[in-house]
Amino acid sequence: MTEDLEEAIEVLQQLGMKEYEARCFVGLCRLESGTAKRLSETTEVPRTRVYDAIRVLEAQGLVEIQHTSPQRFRAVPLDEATETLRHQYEDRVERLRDTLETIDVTEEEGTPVQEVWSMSGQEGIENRTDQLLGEATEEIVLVIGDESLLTDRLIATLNSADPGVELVVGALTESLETQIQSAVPDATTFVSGLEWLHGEDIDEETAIGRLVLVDRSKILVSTIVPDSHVEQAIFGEGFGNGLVVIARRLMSQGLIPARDPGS
Amino acid sequence: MTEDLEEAIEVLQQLGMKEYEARCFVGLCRLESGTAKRLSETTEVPRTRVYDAIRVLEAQGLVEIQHTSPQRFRAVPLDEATETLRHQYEDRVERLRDTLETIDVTEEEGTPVQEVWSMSGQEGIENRTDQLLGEATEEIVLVIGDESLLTDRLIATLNSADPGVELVVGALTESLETQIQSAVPDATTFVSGLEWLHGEDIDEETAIGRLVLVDRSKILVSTIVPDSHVEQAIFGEGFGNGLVVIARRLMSQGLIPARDPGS
DNA sequence: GGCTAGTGTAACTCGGTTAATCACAAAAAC
DNA sequence: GTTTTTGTGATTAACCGAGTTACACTAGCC
Repeated sequence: MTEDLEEAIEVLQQLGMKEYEARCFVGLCRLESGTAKRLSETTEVPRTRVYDAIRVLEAQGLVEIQHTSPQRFRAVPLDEATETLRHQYEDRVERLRDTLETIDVTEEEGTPVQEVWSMSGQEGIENRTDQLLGEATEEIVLVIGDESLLTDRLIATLNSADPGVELVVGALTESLETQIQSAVPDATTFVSGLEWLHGEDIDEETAIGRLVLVDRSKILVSTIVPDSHVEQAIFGEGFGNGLVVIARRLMSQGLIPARDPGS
Repeated sequence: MTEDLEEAIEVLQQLGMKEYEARCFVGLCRLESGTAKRLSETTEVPRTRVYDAIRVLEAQGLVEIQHTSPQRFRAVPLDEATETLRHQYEDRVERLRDTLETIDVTEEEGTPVQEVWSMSGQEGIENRTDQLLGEATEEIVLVIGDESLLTDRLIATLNSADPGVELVVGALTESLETQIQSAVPDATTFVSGLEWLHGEDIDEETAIGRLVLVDRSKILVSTIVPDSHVEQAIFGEGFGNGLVVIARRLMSQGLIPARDPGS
């Protein structure tokens, strides 16, 4: 109950509100309409500061004020509120894109050949995976180590791949393989021989997340830290890249059963 | 040039980044790849703090790290970045919606009959206008006082109104009326007799924004503060509402040429 | 090896913002 | 006319982020 309220307050703060503003807004959402006194009682916000908070919310179109005495406040309907917030952020992201688009690349500096990059965060890694798969022209080898990574988005991307691209998808478990087989009928599926990447052998705290190999020249490997559930990835590009070389070697040993390039 | 950069930095901060994070990200966007030293030079961020900022960005999937010595950083492609940010906010708004949906209304307390609410902010007022227009069952009277308010969204809403609803749209100028006439063919348009609401007569600092009257029982009037360009609105509901009564009186005096209810 | 410049971490200071409290005038309620 | 409630403004305290410094460590270079 109350924890739901706290949850909402927290999210609102992530969206940029101050604590008092968030508390007041949530308070109003369950009050239909109220005075500063009442709000103060239900939200733990000092009465004298309710007014400031409300004014800010009003300026954003999230709260309405009735200028009587005492003043009454009420929250805009939830649909309107979410719509307003959404717009606000759409606009900002759009503005960002526009300005950054015009200045991109002011560049120089030679880059080393052996590039291995790392990134974390499920969101970003999924984006990158998506992009990689879209770039494939010949072959996609994909191993999925955690059920949670088989998202609708991933499935959609796989199914929209160029039919000329060889699709090989592995899973760590049979049940996952079955799921994949039915979700992506064009794919050749298998149960990975990569169990050694999982659990005690290497690092008891780390589980394989995904392994993406595109056209044998770009690779992304991610792991998932079990308790924090944080996904971390490393990413390499280029035929001569060390990481990529290792991946090819794995294939040649049959751990990743990829097709012959000539086929 | 540099002001574009500042713009981008500002927007990123509005999206929740700290100053250093924003500066570093923008710096990387025009650098293809760089070390802490170089970043520090181009972004004015103290070198020793670049690392912290980058780590945060990396955790969000906006930056990649090459763990060499010295480390190299690079920004994710712009498309990926905006996609990530967008998702982040979609998720938050969605979570907010979900939690608030479950707790809405914990209510009591009688509300006075004469309700007049006020709100500000173009965004929120536009949402409210939209909703009001959607609720119409008989008649919509709309007066638009500023060209900037004739948005695509408003036009779309007007055109999607139930054909049984009488649509009367006024404008403060003839040129605006012409625009409306062509954008919303079903509407009866006119040039408003409300010039007295504009300029010196009432308040030299205030210009009429929009006037929305739905089914003769709900009204919204907004004004635009000329220099700050802030829109403020008052909003009343109920047939007996004082504000609504005034609006009806205006109509009866021919200032708002509405049709006879029986027609 | 030993030296120097450069790299990465961690601690600390300072300043501004925000949460929280208080004082007070104006307005309602009784 | 007295007392409570209401709204504004100022003040204090706690916190967080910007900016700085100290230092251990690495990598190249005599």
